[in-house]
Amino acid sequence: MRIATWNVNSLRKRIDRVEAFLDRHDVDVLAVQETKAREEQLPLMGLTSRGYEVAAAGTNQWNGVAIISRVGLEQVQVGFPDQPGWGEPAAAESRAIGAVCGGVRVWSLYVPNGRAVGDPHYAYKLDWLARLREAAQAWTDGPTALVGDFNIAPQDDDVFDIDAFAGSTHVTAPERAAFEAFLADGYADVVRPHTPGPEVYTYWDYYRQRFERNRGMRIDFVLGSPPLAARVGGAFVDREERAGTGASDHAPVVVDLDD
DNA sequence: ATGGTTGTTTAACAA
Repeated sequence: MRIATWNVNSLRKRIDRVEAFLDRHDVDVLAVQETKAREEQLPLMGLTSRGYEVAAAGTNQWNGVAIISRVGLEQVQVGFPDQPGWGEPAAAESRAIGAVCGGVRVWSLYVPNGRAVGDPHYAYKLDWLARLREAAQAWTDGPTALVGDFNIAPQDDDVFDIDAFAGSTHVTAPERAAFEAFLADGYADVVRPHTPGPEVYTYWDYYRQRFERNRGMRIDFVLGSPPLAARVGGAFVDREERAGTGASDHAPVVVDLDD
């Protein structure tokens, strides 16, 4: 089974690329982030004609997550208990959706950006991550994949110039500690072993030809519970998807699971 | 160099 995660930066704007990506790599489950669409706005025809089901969450122009699966889409859950806003109307704008696809519990996550250290959104980001961790601790016994845009660069080599990020979000100690907490609980970054070395990024800002100069960040991850990690046979970043006009600012990350 | 680009609810915006 092949699963993937991709911050598409608008599913409506990117639907042709999404369909081409699914075809090109024969993807079974695709978790997408920043769909920027209400559920009724989703372009589904090309997906359903390919045999995919779609479950989506999120209603505003910035967030929004979805799971696109052709191996089943069961036990769909929007958000997780104790998430800020859980049970409130705001939960409809959740940045998390989970489902069981082909026997694997997949969570498509869009971790809050944080905006700036000291901003209320930064505190919200850390709180959100703590709530996710709490919930995710209950999912380690089965095959679980926490995938998506974490908006955290865990290591200095995960940004193009660590000195340029002094005082910025994505690289602060509390954010990195929040990321490491998932690893401490038994989740593994299943992509890094297959994509070694520095300058392996998943995101390049649209500004200033950052992609062409490979000035990027590694902030999109697939974290696997022990039973899932044991099945990973390979992984790659589809860097070419970021090239050319009409690309998202993120590249897809693809992981292969043994049956 | 506080710039630059892209998205959508086109903004005293968010990423």
